[in-house]
Amino acid sequence: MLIFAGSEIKLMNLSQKISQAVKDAVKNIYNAELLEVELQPTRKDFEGDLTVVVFPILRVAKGNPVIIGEQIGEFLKENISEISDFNVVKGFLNLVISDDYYLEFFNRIKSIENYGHKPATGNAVMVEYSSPNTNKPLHLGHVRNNLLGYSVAEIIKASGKKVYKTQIINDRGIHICKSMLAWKKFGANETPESSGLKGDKLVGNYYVKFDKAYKEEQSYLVAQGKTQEEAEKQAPLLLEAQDMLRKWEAGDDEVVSLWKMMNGWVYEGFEQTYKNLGVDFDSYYFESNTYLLGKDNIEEGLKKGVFYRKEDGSVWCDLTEDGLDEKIVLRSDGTSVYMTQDIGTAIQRVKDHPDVGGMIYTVGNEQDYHFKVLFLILKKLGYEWAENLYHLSYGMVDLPSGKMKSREGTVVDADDLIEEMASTAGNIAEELGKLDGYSDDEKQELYKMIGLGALKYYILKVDPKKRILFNPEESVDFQGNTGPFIQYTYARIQSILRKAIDTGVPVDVDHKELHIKEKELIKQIALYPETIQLAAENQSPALIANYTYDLVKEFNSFYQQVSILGADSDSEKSFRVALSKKVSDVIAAAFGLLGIEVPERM
RNA sequence: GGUCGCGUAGCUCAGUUGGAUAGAGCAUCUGCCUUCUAAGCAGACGGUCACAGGUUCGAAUCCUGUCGCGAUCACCA
Repeated sequence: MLIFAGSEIKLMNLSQKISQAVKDAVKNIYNAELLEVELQPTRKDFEGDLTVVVFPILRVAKGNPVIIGEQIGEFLKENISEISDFNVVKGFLNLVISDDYYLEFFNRIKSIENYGHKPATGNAVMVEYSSPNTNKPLHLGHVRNNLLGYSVAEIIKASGKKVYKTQIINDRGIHICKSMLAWKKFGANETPESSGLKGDKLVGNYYVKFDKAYKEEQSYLVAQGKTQEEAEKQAPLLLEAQDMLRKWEAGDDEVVSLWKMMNGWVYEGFEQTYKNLGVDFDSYYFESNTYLLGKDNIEEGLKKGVFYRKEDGSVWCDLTEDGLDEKIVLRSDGTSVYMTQDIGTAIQRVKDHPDVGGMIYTVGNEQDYHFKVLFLILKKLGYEWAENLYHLSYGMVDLPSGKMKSREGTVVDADDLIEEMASTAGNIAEELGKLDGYSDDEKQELYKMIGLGALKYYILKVDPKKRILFNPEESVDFQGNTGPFIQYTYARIQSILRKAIDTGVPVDVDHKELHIKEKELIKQIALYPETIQLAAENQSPALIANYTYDLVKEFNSFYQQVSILGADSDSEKSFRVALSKKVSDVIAAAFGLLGIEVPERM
């Protein structure tokens, strides 16, 4: 059974209480009506916890901001018991909140297990991510996609919504025919078993082989006097691949069974990578099943007048009134395009999951326009849930050499990357040598946890919409604002908690006064629930990452300044252990939202 | 060319609805392990928030323009 916190409500209550009191003060002292109160956390360099900005008040109460601040401060101190003191700097009224308030808050939330996480209410949200092609292995770009999608799904879940994770696998089309053809021609029946290669890697190799042979054919044709463009279109290998695609669409037994076999290899490989990455899905949609969907919806839209048919038979949607162009939704030969399929798939998904009230598509920002159009069309078709469609648009991951190109072999392979991170983590750990008593297996598992933590944090701490420059040479840091730093702090706290249990710590001893660092920690803990809501609204794991980093920095500073187990009194010791425990709980929960595990030791 | 996004310290990034002296990490330098894990802490150095105007008591944040980088503008996906 889950118990949930009312912390943000309580804090909000205080904020609201103060806001109301400021309005009352303005009314009492200046006989003026103040509509909005500007309340913000006090900056670190000043004394206080909450700050009322006086400037906006000058609009209704003319006068010197410092004097007005003083007067309002007096009023607040007298009328609100939680305010123990105040000071005015320029136009800023800094309020000091009493230790009692924070202690009471902490006592209330300290044993709440899912503190900050809310139970699901209302409609469900479907989050689509990953969505790979089946002709090549996953690379760093997919890694960002997977980490983002998974994390955003977890964050939304924690914010109080049911979530379905899904993907659409692009398992049909010319790209996979290219790999199939190359395997048929040059493969000599090579299989994952015979070669020892991961299935997706094996298929990817043939995609590269196809491209190589195709380029050779082009050069030959150009030497024969063709233009490059002609050569690209007329190369026998391409014609053969296109022929294969036609056969696939016609249901040709041989082609279909080859397709099934090779895709099967790829899925096994993908599953392994997903498992390594620690991501999962509730459902899978396959393009081979959905690519014909959508045509009926087009017919429907034609009747409604959302679409119109041109003389050649092609069907379009006129979006010029919305500032966009005309968009084709059905070819003149009646076949569907990408857009048709996406319309159909969206509708199908809601049919399959009737409680879904909105969807999030985790797709790179190169498809911004596509999704703008898709969402608009679905709205025009009149679906209620179309109001709640979001494109989680993220920036590309570039290398110092520029874009990653799988055909040119300039990609950073996902599996290799994970392995490298783990081995780097291992090297560092060996050097530090703190793992006495761990078996080799335990060590390997830990290295992987740390390596992945470094990688995931590195990618997720950046605002999704920004592009990432990834330098494989410099690798990813393990110090400072990093995943391992946060994991390390968690492990440190666990060590303290183990010792606390061994030595015995008094529980529930009344504690009265707060060290400044303790207060700062409680304030940071109090921010967790609203941070989740903010991250969910903005679909940004970066907000969770930054929050956790701030919490951890605060804790390490506390750890350095005061002794926890060596505290002077029982009440201090008990309180500090409980506080440390809560910090580590929040670290673990927050990292859980990022898909990062935390270690007992490191 | 049209549209969209981005531009903050040498590098990688934060910066809530406009609010105080723009913050972290890395790198460089200085201190701190006989006391709970030094993957740590404390500090120094480092900025014309791309540029120019405008709105405002107040702008990195909002508006306009310029420059730079990227994406996109297919009967491809």
